[in-house]
Amino acid sequence: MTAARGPRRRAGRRAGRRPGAEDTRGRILDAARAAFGDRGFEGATIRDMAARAGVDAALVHHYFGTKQQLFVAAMEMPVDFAAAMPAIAGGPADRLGERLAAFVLELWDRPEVRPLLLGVVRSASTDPVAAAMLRRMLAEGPLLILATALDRPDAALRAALAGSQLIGLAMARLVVGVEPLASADRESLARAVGPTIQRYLVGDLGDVGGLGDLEDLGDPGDAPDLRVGDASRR
Amino acid sequence: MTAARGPRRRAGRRAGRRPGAEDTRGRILDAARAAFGDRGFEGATIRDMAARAGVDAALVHHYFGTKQQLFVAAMEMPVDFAAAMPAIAGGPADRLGERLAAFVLELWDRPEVRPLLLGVVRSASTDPVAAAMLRRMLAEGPLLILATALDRPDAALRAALAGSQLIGLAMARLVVGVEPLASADRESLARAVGPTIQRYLVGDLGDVGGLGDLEDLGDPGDAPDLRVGDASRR
DNA sequence: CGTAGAATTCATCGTCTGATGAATTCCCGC
DNA sequence: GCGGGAATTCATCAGACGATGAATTCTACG
Repeated sequence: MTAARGPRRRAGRRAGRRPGAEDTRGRILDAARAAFGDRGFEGATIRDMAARAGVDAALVHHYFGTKQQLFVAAMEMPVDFAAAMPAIAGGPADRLGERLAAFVLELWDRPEVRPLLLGVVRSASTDPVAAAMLRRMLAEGPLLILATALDRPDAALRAALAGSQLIGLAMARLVVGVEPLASADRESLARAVGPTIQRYLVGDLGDVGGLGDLEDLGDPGDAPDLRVGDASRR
Repeated sequence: MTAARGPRRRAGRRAGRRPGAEDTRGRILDAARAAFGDRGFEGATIRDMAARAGVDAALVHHYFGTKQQLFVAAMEMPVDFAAAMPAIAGGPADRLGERLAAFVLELWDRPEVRPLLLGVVRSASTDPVAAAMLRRMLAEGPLLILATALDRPDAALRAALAGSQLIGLAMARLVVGVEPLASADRESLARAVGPTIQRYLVGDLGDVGGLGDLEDLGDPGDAPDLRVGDASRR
């Protein structure tokens, strides 16, 4: 009962490759998303993710290298915005903001999206890589595409303003849990927030002096051939 | 060169009380604010704050106890909102939102306020105590007072909505650094965001079905004697 | 002068963290 | 049936981190 077994061995599952094929890599990714979503980049620990996935911590590194690389891998957005664009851009033009808000709110409630959103937002406060992700989501993502397609001046500013309202909503509703926003239903919220997005995207922003100098982001001809409401391409 | 000096001694400044009176406590608080503002609650380290204040790490604990207590002590807001309220509430009623936005934006630029804001916002993503602070700032702070004083239904919802836009602005402009918001001047931003706040506070929120059930927060008679635009009391 | 108490530092402790390298076991192609 | 490569775990390392308790020095009060 003492020792002296040929190979070294201790407790729990013994070393070596496990039988069967149980998509361990995917389970680790899911665990990582959950952990990053719960505690942010710094707060989440690799040991905890490994435990959630029922796996040794070293395996996490084996698959994904460093923690930062794992974060990038885990936070890759599985959302095809281009596919949703027509449904948003179509319909009465004066309620575009409301449709966008409703779309985003529904997106956030999807179980495969929420951890990603929470992970990125929670981490963006302290981790530069996550901050860059969030910045890109706002400054180059679907909001800018939409704002650009609407063909009004100051597209970048409009996208950023709309984005700021959406980040704020995510923070208040999902991260910090401000009532009554946290327990409000999506439809009511979309009606309340919609006009804000609407105005940011197509409305009057006041005398935009000193703001409008958008230094031609990207060359013209970059995305301008996007026809909003047309799903037939791509 | 070995040892055997009477009292133990090593390097740097020797132990014992320092002469003179140089408000060490205050320097530690400032260092803590800077550190929390830069890296959030989890990211900031007591050793770093001590170094910034030119002081041993144990002294920080001596003065403030645990890290969490230090955080609470450091993030205490030195802003008298009640004093600023009349200037915001006074003036043309249809630009109340813009004045509030301008006030807040100016507040955030004050060197004694910015680290506090950044500290709370950065930490709220992961630390429950900080989250509670932020929640209270939004759900019980000046926004609610103002919304309540305006005497429209759904005051709590209105305050929370306005708060969400302001958090989002802080995140985008100060934390994540989304352009062109980050380098925009305050006046233009206030003009762009003002109407949003305005509508949230006094405008039409759409058919607020299922949202308006604000369960009488606080008893009536709590703050209702606040006369907006009247600075003469208190 | 002398002493109590406050301010300050020193020296650790225990714990957790990300990361690495070697060992072990399974699967698949030959 | 055997051998190489992939999957998995074990055992550690080195570096932080928060916290604590004792030692030292200064100030203030008697």
